[in-house]
Formats: sequence, structure tokens, C-alpha cells
Amino acid sequence: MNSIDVALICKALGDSNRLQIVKMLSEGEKCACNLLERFEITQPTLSHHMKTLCECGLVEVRREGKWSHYSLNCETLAAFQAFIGGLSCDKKNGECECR
Amino acid sequence: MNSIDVALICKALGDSNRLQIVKMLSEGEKCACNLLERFEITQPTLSHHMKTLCECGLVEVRREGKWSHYSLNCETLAAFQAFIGGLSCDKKNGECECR
DNA sequence: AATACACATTGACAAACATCGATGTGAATG
DNA sequence: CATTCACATCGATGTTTGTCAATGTGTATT
Repeated sequence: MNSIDVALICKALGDSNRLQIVKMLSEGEKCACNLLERFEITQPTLSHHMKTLCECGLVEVRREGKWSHYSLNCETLAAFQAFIGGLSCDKKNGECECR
Repeated sequence: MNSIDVALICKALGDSNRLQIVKMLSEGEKCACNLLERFEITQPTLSHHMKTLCECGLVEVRREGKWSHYSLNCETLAAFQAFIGGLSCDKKNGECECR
């Protein structure tokens, strides 16, 4: 997973509502109407957020009749977790090479 | 670490330049001028990005004479990694309860 | 003290974004 | 077939954001 993909996912998670949605999906698959119940946003806004989450690859949708079931994409989530988990806070090599 | 803090960090990482900066800081402390060399942005823009990264707590600064040395904040990074790492893609509980 | 350097702040602006009401679409139901 | 339901799309709007040129601030150097 390259940096552009990671940045897209981070941008998607940078909205509080979308982060909450992802947290809910972390508990298991949810349909749109169940998600909508838990937020103080309108249905078009939720639909827009789900589109954003799907487009970055973090969320996938399973259509069944009238309903849309959303869940986290295992492959994307694992790659994203690997990227974030790979960051280190070591302070080594602190010399400034200016001038 | 609560969801608002995580969303702030994600928003900060949602810009490609800032994500690249964080990746560089993951290799060790860097001063602003060394960071500036590696991006095609002006100095005020870099300064603005560093402020964003510091305000979400992910980056900390050490001033030394004319130079500002930036590095990742271990505590914040660990908490963020724990949050992201805690997300699960299990598909359990997929029943839609709409009507 | 005058100058040069490293970085921050300000002000401006175009682009992107979150949100909503209105409307469209496809599936189920009567 | 008309209606209802679940969800997507469209168009509009106010807000946020990334970027830059200009300028300010504090430190080192001459």
C-alpha cells in the first residue's frame, strides 16, 4: 500500500462521523438504516460518507434487496494497520544539516 | 485516546505532504530546513503543516538556536497505533434490523 | 549595529468538503 | 400498477483547507 492510498484512508477517517461509522463497522456488518439511527445526520449525508469510505477501499458494501450492508474490507484494513503500525518514534539521527 | 483525538490525527495524516513528513520523522528527528529540501512547497506552507502536525499531538518540536527539530511524539503515536490496530474486520452480526 | 539566516505569522484566494432539501432508482408490497 | 421503502444522486451553500507572497521574530555572524 503506497502513501497516496494511506492518505486517502486517513482523510476518510479524519471526519468524526466517518470515524464513528468505522468503529461501528469494527463490531460487525451494519446496514445503512442501522447506521443512520445512531447519527444526527440526514440520509443523503450518510450516503455521501459511505461513498467516501468505500472509495478509499476501507469499507465494502453488500447489496441485498432494498438494503445495503456495509463492513470493513479486511485486506485494506490490514494493509493500513501495517502502515500505521510500522511508524516509529525513535529520535536517532537528530543532526541538522543546514549550512 | 478518544475518537476526537484520533480524528484530528487522521485529518492531519490525510494530506499527502504531511503523511510523507511523518514517514520521514519515523526515520528519526529532522529539522525544518531538511524537511523543506525534500518537498516542492514553500517554507510558509511547510511551517503550516508542521503546526497542524504538532497541534494534533503527533509531532513535537525541539528548538535549538535558529533551528527547529521535529520528531514523532511516542506517547501519541502509540495511542494512535493502538486505536487503529484495535479495529477488526469481522463480519459477525450481519442482520439488518430495518422493519 | 548591521546583516543574514531559520522559522512563524498574516492575509488572500481558489479548491475541496460537509451538509442539506429535492429528486431519482430499484426493490418489495398491497 | 400504484405505493412504499431503502438508498443514491444532484444542486446549492456555508465552511474548511492548502497554498503562496509578504512580513514579522528571534538567533547567529560579521
